[in-house]
Amino acid sequence: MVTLKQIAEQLGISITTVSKALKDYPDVSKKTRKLVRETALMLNYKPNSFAVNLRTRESKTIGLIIPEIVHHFFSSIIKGIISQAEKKGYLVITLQSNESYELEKKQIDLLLSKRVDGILISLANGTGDYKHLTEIIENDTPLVMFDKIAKIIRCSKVIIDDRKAAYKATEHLIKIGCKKIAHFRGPLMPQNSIDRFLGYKQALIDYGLPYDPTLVYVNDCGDLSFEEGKESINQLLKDHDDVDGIFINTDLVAIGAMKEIIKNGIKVPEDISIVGFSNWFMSSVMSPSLTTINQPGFEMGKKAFKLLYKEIRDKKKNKAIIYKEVILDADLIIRNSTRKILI
Amino acid sequence: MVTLKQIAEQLGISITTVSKALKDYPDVSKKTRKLVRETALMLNYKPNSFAVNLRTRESKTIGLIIPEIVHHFFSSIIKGIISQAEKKGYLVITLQSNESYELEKKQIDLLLSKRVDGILISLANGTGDYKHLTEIIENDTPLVMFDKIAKIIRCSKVIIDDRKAAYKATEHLIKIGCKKIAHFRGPLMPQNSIDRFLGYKQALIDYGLPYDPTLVYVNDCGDLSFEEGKESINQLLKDHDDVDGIFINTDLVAIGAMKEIIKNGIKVPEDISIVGFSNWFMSSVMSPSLTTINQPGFEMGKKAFKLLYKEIRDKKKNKAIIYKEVILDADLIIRNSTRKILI
DNA sequence: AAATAAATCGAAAACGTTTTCGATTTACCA
DNA sequence: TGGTAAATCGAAAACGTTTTCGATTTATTT
Repeated sequence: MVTLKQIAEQLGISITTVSKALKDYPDVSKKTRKLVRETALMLNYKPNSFAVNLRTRESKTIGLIIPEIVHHFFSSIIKGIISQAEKKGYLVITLQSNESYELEKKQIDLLLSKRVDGILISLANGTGDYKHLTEIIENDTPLVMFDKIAKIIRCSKVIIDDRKAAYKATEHLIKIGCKKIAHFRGPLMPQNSIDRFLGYKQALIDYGLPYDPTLVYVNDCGDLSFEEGKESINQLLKDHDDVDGIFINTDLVAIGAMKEIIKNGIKVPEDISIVGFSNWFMSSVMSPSLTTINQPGFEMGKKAFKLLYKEIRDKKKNKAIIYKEVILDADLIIRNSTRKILI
Repeated sequence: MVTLKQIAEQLGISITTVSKALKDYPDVSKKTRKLVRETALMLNYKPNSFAVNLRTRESKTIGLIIPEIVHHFFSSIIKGIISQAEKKGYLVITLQSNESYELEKKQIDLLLSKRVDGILISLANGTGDYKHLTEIIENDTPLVMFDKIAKIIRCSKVIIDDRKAAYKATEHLIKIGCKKIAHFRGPLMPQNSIDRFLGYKQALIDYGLPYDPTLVYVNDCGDLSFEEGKESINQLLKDHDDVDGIFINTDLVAIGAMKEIIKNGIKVPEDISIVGFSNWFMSSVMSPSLTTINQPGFEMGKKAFKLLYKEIRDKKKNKAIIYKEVILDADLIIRNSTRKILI
């Protein structure tokens, strides 16, 4: 591997001059600059990034922790982050917390000890205490949280307006004439499913429909989502046989539910209208195709990196960092699982 | 940030001893070892990995280049790689080539200049020449290719036996009584779709069915796969209205095709049986659910990292590196898009 | 008590870069 | 021609670690 020293020796000049020449310092003559550049190219010189890192105290690398990689929404986010990072010359180290708080903690330690320039994180469902997050901040490492966040932590955040989106979904059901709308919600813990539930409730209230807690069913939304949807639907039909609309926390549960409804001889959307959440690709391909909420994963990833990038730059310039909270809108995509006609 | 020097000063001993104590060198007394460890813990010492990298000439980081992140198969591979790498103390820098040869080239340069300890790559469809790959090898950086590989390059490889899998798929169609079996293949370029085609052809020949080139249709299998499936099916039905089985290169095309067939009033699997490829999650959820080939992405990722890891270790020990080619089996998953009864 | 062996420690170089600051050379002007 | 300003260069320190090898101390043996 060729070094500055070798170039210097070959040309009979100092290492300093070679280094400066390659970075276009004005205090080295155009002639030597050209000469150095040419021999560097000839010898196929590549700066040793280990040395550069040590000297400049930065690695042009950021860490990314995500609960689960194999998931359309999250992999879209990863793609958004990587695409944007690449533009700015940053590389991304991805880790998967597997929805485990313990792993998340270890991984943060790992990233800090690797001295990444910043960290992007979406919290595991099980994450209750935030010591590991404050450690990042105390470490003076820029941090941006996205999607699954901890509101208490002082850092920039990118989230989707789950509440508003859920409101839109429920509102849609109301506007097409549903009178008794159930909700399949996610686990009690992460803010997202709480917000979606709140949006659902708010829409009912705003439109003068009664809120009935027995119409709300809780699912884990884990690997067994599809089966959960079926179970919940059977329970719901037993409890309330006059339900005519369901807003479901996530597409996969919704699809399981829809299949089961149809299997029971009930018609979608004629008898029961269904709205999902997430816009999984398959939702557009089902029959009937699923009305759902589209989460802009790619944009979220891009935005999250942009915020982090700004913080990294500001930190370098010793500027005060201003924490921002970006809220992205999620659109309702109307398909065939909800009635088209206003009754 | 606390350094070895600070610990040394605090204890009135040399940096050397501190360094050795932390790595349990036998030539420092148990007493000082304990002392050093304790104060290191107290001061929350974290070794500066930039310095370690420079000194040891390794970063405990590998690079991963993949054509497309948002894809069930590939994200499973990523997950497999990351999970295995983490076990061995390696971090993974992921890049997406976007199926572009130019990007792929740039990204390899980037990874080499970052001095990753090894590179894992699945080739872009457009990649025709392999200079950038030989550059990796000349650079003496361990390299393992997976799924979309270049056979000519001398390095370890992990692939799926596409040909065998395609053979199984076609064989299945034959065994349930299909007499005229069409094939929707992928682009002409990557080896995978060629192999799948060859498997299809071989099965026909082995079972005494005529191979008819006009029964083979080519698709891009890109973003528009779903629509492509519809188009190809309409063409096929026009050309050969007596077709009774189709083996399709990828699930998404298969689903598009299946929907269109059903729309045309033809029954699946009674009139036409369909086998896909990839086992996308949605394939199990469709109705009828899709018979398909399951590609073991997670295992492929794990295996690819294991091979790379071994090469990295062997290189460190100056052992000769033996290139391995691992071929993983892909299983046929029989569902409802193919007839159950042997005719 | 002297001689030897074993245990324990530290000085110093090296990894390859960046950057400060002083030194030297060249150009310019009166 | 002398003097000043501008242009050009390089020595050296620093980043924080690892490791070699020699030095010193302690323990062991006769």
